[in-house]
Amino acid sequence: MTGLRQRMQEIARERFGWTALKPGQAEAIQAVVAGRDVLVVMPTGYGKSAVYQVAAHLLDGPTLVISPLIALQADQVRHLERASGEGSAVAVNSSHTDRANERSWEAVASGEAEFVFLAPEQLAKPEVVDELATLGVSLVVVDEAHCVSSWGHDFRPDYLRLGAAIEALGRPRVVALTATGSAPVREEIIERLGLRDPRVLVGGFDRPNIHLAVVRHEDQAAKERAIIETAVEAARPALVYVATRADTERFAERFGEEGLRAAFYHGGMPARARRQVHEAFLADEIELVVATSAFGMGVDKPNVRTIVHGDVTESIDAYYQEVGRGGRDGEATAATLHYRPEDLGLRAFFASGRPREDRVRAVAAALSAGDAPRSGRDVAEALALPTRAVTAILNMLVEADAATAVEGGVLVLGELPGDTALALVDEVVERRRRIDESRLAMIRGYAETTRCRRAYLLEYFGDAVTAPCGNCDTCDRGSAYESDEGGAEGEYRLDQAVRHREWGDGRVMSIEPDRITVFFDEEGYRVLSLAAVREGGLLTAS
DNA sequence: CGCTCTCGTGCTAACACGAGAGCGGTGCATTAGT
Repeated sequence: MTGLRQRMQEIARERFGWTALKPGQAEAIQAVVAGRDVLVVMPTGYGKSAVYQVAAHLLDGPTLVISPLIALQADQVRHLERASGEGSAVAVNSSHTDRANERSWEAVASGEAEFVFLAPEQLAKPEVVDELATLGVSLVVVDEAHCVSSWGHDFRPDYLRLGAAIEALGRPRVVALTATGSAPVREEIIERLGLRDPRVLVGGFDRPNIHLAVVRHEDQAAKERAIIETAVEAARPALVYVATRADTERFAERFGEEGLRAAFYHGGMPARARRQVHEAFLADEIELVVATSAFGMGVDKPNVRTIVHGDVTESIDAYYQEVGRGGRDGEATAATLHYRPEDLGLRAFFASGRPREDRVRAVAAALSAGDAPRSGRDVAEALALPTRAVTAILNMLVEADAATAVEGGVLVLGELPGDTALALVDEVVERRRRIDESRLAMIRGYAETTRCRRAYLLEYFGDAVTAPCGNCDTCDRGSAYESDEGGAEGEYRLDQAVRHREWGDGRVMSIEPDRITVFFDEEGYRVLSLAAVREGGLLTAS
């Protein structure tokens, strides 16, 4: 073991110039080299990438890295080429010509390239999976693994097929990396990727240098004035998150009138303009960016002093990730959420998504016709429907246990009449809707709590918190100290498996003096009054 | 779900008001056409 530790440190030092590996990193690398699957949940900037970069050099065979954004892949390739030499990493995607992509595959085959970066959509192509299978991939890395949970369901359905693709590669060891993730998100990552008894390393959720605050508003105009005031007075560089593209442009213009060097950023802009804003922000040429959630992954800037939210996010997971882009240098930073209960409506709208009835029937009919596995692409082509829509339906049928994902596509188990398929899909949609709604209820709870905000957040992520933090608005006002004593510890504990008479199996997520929060597999987050629980005997340990 | 915009109504006309429609995020890959 000491031999391995030494080799790890040597590689870290010689190739990447790191003087020492941190505790979590070393453990994760050891587990990977020993052949285990690993899930690493650590903040950006902690050095998650070191885990696979060092491990890759200790294993024979190329390393496949699944990465969600082409722009991010380009950054990672550049970074690796600086450490391990030009040509040591390649990315295959639609931003390159066919010829360039062919050359990249040749570089992997010849051993010149150790790392190949792909988006999940690439793995939906059988020829890509075949190519990888012949190359003898020794390690699969899923970067930004929370995307499996947040994007997989209908936005980028190929995320949910990664487990089957990994299986088709002969099941090499897998490392999943993410900077965020409540316990249910972690469980979903493990399940969807098919990780086998993974080593789970979690570290460093608390960001004590970030001051947390929520300002509640009754009307839209007052909220807008407050957003502008907060950002104008705040320390910069600053990030202002809003929900819509139009708002990014509107606010950026207002900040310009206030004399700030401000820019807007959203997914509808041309790639070149996005890159320019991103680079100018990193170089401190722009002091304030107003953005939708598109501005995020790949933004690694140490000195962001202020994060303002003009609208609530869809979940606490998303909120904390955006807040976490501030204060990476450890210096004092402020995060303020401007909250109106009405804003939850927009998020609820974004969450909904039900496939069209005729498409579900068409897909079911196509599947019943044959017994060979069918891929989303095949079925989509045969029915002249969008591949994304078909893949989303297939994923739902798998989730409903009416089908199973295998190499080459999806296999239907037994007969699948249109009515049955429709009912199953409806059930899945309803379950997802309940869970999305409950996630929204948790961010509402954060906005409306009188307890310590940090305690609320950290408990959501599964950390037991003993005292108010002293660096949030409820602590400043004192309300955090009033309600934070006593509690139901002893009766229930965090992460305990419980069973509810009506809602089935769940896990205890937080414990307060008069209530507990449980995440139920079928219902999502539910807050239960302890008095009612005791009186009705609603919960039993399971 | 909630905001904003448009249009019709009322009926002396001008403007005020209500109903209804439309819109809202995240990115991969692929393809048609300059």
